[in-house]
Amino acid sequence: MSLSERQERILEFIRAYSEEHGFPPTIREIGSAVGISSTSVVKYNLERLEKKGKLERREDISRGIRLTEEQPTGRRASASADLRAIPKLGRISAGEPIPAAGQQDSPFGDDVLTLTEDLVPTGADLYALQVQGDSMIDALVYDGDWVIVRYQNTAQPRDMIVAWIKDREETTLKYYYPEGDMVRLQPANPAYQPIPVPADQLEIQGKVVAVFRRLAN
Amino acid sequence: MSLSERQERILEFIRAYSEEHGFPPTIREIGSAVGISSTSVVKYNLERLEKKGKLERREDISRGIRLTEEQPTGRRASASADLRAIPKLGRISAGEPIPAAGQQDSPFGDDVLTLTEDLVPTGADLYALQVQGDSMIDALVYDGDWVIVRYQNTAQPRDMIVAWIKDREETTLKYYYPEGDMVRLQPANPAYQPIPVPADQLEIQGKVVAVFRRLAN
DNA sequence: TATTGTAGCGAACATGTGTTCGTTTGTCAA
DNA sequence: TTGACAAACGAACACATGTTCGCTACAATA
Repeated sequence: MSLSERQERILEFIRAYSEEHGFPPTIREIGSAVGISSTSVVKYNLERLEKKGKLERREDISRGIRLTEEQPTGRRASASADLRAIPKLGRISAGEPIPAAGQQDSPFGDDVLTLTEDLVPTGADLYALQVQGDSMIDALVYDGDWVIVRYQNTAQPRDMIVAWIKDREETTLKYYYPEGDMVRLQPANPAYQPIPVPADQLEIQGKVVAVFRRLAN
Repeated sequence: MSLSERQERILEFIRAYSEEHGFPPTIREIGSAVGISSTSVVKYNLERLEKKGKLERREDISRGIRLTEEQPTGRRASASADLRAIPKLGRISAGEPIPAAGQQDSPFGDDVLTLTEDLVPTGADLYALQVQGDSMIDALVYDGDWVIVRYQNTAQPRDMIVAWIKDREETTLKYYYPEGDMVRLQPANPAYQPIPVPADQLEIQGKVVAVFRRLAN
């Protein structure tokens, strides 16, 4: 299943040519670059390469060649990783309310946090907030951290949620402990007191699904 | 010098099509996608776009279109974000030594953690380790977290480092406190004792520059 | 020895695809 | 009103480019 020397060169040429021009080469261009006089031989080799999974072709389409994702090159993540652009919606602790789900269609300004799909729940409606203050320090979240939040209106007990307290008009990051018709918002820092809130004064804005922290250099 | 609505759509289509297929569309494909019946009109608009510096064309070459580098679009994290593929080198706590810098050229398996350039120090030689155990819990790092580490052989006091303890043949994540010809490896959890190590028995493997935690769903 | 499969060649063919050209419509300034 | 120009249309046209086909040359097998 290994490649002949010629096939290696073909692959390499396609790669270089695409890089340089922004579009793939024709069969004839490949031929003359690799030293094949007959277009049919190039086609033959392309078919082999396709079978070996090195590239994909679209029949009858000029320059219809696409290289399959290259792992080996390594380190430089191929520009193709599936990305999620997560809008940065500001800071959290004492804050303005967060726009409702969906509302954040076009977060103007390029303020997005981009993560690969595999790092966050798929298909979810996400946003990012930068943490202010240390009230969640025991939950391993500290001032400056970014929390990735999934929009949802409900939560399970012990979830770390973004809560909007209506009468106080503020948003906060806390653990969620429903207790009858009250909800206890529990900080994760013993230095802070739990906040009891009437259930009807609380609006769950989402649940923290990931945390990212950049340390000083 | 602004673009007509049609031209915007043409650009966007070329971008999307190229992304999807790996090669640019033909004039006719552009036409039918944007609602232009005549190939000459597409050509006309492509010429305009070329004059405005939005793309480059190669005459007489099928699909000879290349989009000019896009700055302004910004926000579009999609294909344009600069990515860093950070090799996952395993777990840390009791572990094998970490291969020396550069040695990790081809991290087999697609085990890389991909982050955008702006989230990590630029140009640095990075790797990722998954934390095992809770000895760094006070440093807001817990079991399961991923730490992004920059290769370096030295460290400043109080840095969170990855240390290889020669005589114990193990790797560990600790705070670094040099004290004369000894080094105190300080866990960030009071439940654990600091580890004193002779300076010559310690090899600094890198410094933690970022932390990523994915919470349970 | 006959057979099969891989590689390669070159000519012919059939589309794929960009370009040219004659026209039309509408706006703006002379 | 007339002329210049941007935008658009559609039909030809002409070359760009992938595919097919008949043939060799070899090596491995049956």
